[in-house]
Amino acid sequence: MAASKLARGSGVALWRQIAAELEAEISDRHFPPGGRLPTEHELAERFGVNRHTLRRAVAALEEKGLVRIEQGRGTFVQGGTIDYAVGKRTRFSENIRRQAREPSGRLVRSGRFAADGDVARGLGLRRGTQVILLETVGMADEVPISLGSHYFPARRFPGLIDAFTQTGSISAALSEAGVEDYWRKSTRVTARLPHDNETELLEMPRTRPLLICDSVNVDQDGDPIEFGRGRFVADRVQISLESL
Amino acid sequence: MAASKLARGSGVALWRQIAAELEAEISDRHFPPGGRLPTEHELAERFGVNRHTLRRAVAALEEKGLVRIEQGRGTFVQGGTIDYAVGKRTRFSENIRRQAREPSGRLVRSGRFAADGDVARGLGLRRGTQVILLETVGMADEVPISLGSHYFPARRFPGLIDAFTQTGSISAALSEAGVEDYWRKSTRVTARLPHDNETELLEMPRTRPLLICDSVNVDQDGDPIEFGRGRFVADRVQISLESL
DNA sequence: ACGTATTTGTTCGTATGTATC
DNA sequence: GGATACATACGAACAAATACG
Repeated sequence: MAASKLARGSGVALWRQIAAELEAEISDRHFPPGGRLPTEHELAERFGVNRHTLRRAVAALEEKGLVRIEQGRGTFVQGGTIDYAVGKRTRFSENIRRQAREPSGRLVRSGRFAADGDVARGLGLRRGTQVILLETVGMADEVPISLGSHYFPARRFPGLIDAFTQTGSISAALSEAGVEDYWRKSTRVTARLPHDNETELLEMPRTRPLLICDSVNVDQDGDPIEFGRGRFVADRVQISLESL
Repeated sequence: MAASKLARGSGVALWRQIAAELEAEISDRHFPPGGRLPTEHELAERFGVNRHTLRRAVAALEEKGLVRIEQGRGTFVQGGTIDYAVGKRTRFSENIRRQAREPSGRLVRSGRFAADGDVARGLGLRRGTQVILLETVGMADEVPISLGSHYFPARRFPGLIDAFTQTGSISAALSEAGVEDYWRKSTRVTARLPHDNETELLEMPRTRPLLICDSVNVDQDGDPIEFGRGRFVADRVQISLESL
């Protein structure tokens, strides 16, 4: 790896360049999660800068929550990203627990709306048809992972919001409405930068990308019962499509 | 075009009326997908409002995903994005042609390297084992879509680079090496911002995210023959996992 | 490598209308 | 009516990213 990607006097402070490079290497898993970074001395030598300069870069990474600094021990790459398995049957809690993390969630919005573009298309409804929205933030070990918007045909699930607030679970609420089982019909993945309200709810920097995962769930008869749009903090989760 | 469709003091905020008008014109293809909207200054003048008011309208369109705003460049109509279908058998050219676009590609790098982290893990090799790398830029209608790094075990495919430069196709090159068919065993999707060389090769802004798609392909016996890392420009493509 | 023009992004301040208590 | 909060709209200036010669 070239040690001298640094552009001195380029208008970008050296520590910013170093921080960006280190961040990229962490994101690349060149420095794996949980692992220790080289010592400050080693890194300073590699980049050809003073240790003060390097410390400024690492401090920036710590502020972003990418690394954890322990005096006398070293600098460690923060929390392994979650491997979120998307399959025919995808449940948030199971997924998080499989990663040996503690799942939790909270409802941030709910209500009845008129379906438009993607929602109407996903559920196979005409634009303007009423749908129920449940919007939740999913967390692992109290760290926000995802913001999920779940849309259901209002005609078929009139009491869904109450059922959800009582059970705290979407699958349980659907079960009360007579849907024993359901599975994923299609999945579409994109990426974009977060909006302001998303950065707040997900406690993330404005500069880091989101992974958007749209899905349609159908019941036993193949009728669409849910259109879901999950927004995952790309730095904290990766989506895995193992053996669908 | 009527400049004064705006009804001031009608109970509907000006910015909402402007957003609706612009949305109609986008849907009309008056502003075609991929094209640039007039500047904020021009639009503000056309509607006879302050730039703030216009910006509020355009922000609403961005939130809906109809346009994409790039500082210093302009506002671009979103859409015409490629739906890249990932399945058991995923071939770039077929995928692009299915979208009624003309696929092309070029080799940007190739060589022999020692496998490290993800590559070694994906191919089930020990770290340090030699692998062949083929790195290509994939384009649709001459617009760069993806940057793909394809790693193969060097021991099994010693002449792969020559075969590829002759045929220009990975599947054809593998076929020459005796691999009749192969399919995808696993897929992992993440997102991050691009590195500098990626922005150059993909002709994209530094501020827009990449969709990273890691995959492992296996042959008839289930042996890994390729580890691939595709980097897709998130604004130009979405990944679809229909009916795996 | 550098300056200039263009375009979007941000932050002041000010004023007005509307809904609520 | 009065007080308050909030969304809307306008104006000016500057910051930041980009494009171009």
